[in-house]
Amino acid sequence: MPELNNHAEKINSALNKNQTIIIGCNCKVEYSGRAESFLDFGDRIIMIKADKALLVHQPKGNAPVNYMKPGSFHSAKIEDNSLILHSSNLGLKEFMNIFVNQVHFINSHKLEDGHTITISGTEKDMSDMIYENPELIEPGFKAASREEQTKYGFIDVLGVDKNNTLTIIECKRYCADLGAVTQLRRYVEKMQASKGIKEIRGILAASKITNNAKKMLEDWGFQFKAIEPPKHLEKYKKGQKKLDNF
Amino acid sequence: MPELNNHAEKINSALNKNQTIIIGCNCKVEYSGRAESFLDFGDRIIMIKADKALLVHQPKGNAPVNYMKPGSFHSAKIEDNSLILHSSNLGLKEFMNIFVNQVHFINSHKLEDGHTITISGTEKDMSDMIYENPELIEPGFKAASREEQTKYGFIDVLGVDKNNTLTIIECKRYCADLGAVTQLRRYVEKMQASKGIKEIRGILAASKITNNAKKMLEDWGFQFKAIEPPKHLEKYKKGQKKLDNF
DNA sequence: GGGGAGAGATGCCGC
DNA sequence: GCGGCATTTCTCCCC
Repeated sequence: MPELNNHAEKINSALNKNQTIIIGCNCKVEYSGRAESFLDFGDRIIMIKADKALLVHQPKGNAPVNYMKPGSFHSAKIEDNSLILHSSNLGLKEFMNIFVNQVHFINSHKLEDGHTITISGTEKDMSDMIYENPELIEPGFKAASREEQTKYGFIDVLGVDKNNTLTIIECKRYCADLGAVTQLRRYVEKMQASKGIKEIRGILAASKITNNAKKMLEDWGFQFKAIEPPKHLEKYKKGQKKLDNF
Repeated sequence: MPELNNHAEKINSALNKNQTIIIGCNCKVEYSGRAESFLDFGDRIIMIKADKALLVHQPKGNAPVNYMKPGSFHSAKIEDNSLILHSSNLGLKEFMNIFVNQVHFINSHKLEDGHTITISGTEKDMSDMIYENPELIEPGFKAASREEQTKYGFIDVLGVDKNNTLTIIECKRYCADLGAVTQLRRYVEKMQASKGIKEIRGILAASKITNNAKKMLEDWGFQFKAIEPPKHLEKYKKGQKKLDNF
């Protein structure tokens, strides 16, 4: 089939040129590596990026259904009159075969992109905000120097309350769950052991908290403080055009 | 610019037909929702799926740099002589603007895919294996009925050892970390409280464990058992062609 | 829909 | 590279 050969050549040529490749096709996918998977024939989008990451997307859902990590090796071949994409990552011991039944379209292009994304509203932004405005936690709360954080683990905010009691704050940008409580508990216990202090307060700062987490938190004598993560990029702080012009 | 109008019409038409759309272009992206983000101009792939999920991919990396969840609303317009993709999800209060400088290629196609992926080697496969072969944990270990799991929480495997001591097993398919230990600890404490039994064993079953997690595990009197998750799809169990023919 | 937990999680940063 | 941990996590399952 000259058409199939054409597709294979196009793909291999684009791979050589480090182009990003898009294949709309009907295919089935086999994967073996950290786990094993099988996906029977259906219409999908295959994307191979310049860094040799490979993604297989179904027509629904956010996440790729199958993928190979950046740095994998790919090649297109014709076997038994059908197009096959072999993909392997020897270092990670991962392998993939994509059997292509029908090609809807193929595109490849050299993509140039030197920019990285700027994100605001992360957990880090939350803890920064608390360091700058400690009274957000409660009146009289004082945040300690940032260097203290690393000495006793990845504590988001360390400080003292108005009674000079050592206080550990764990921030969550999302609705705090049981895991967030055990994380806070772990820090408090670690700090109690290393400092030899029994009375250490623990505060979970998040926009919301689940009922079960709230209960466990209170059972352990900790507290919840409702705080929203700040969401303002420098761009917008400087009075430029707002994003919400819809 | 008639060409831009052409692109916009093509995109809006494909959106109406629930096609999956691929746009290779130079663009900048603004997002506002759970967080805020800004990404300056660069070459990217934009994918809009049949379920109205939107992904923006840079030429490197596994994950999309920006995205909108399934069920969002998209429309292409020409504003100030340039192509703009507006995207919004009113329910989730999420908004995105994509400013397209240059279009490298556009493709759209109606994708039909009725299959779901089959995966082997998950944590569930691990706990199933232990239920079927409890001696993998230790001689004399007996797994209780599966129904017991739900009654006292999401316990992977519940059983008794050769001395008839209640034993909780937490499985991890990956290298067990501190979170895995606190999870096991939470289950043991919950079970101790609800059953009024003090002596309950906790075993963490995983392929590996970090040094710190091992230490914390032992500090709490729990144990580690090295177990690999099983990786054999039914397809391969039945003696069919192996995937590792490379 | 909320809550809990896994994921072939991924990715970042720190030691 | 290991380790700890956030993620616009996403996704599934169960109540």
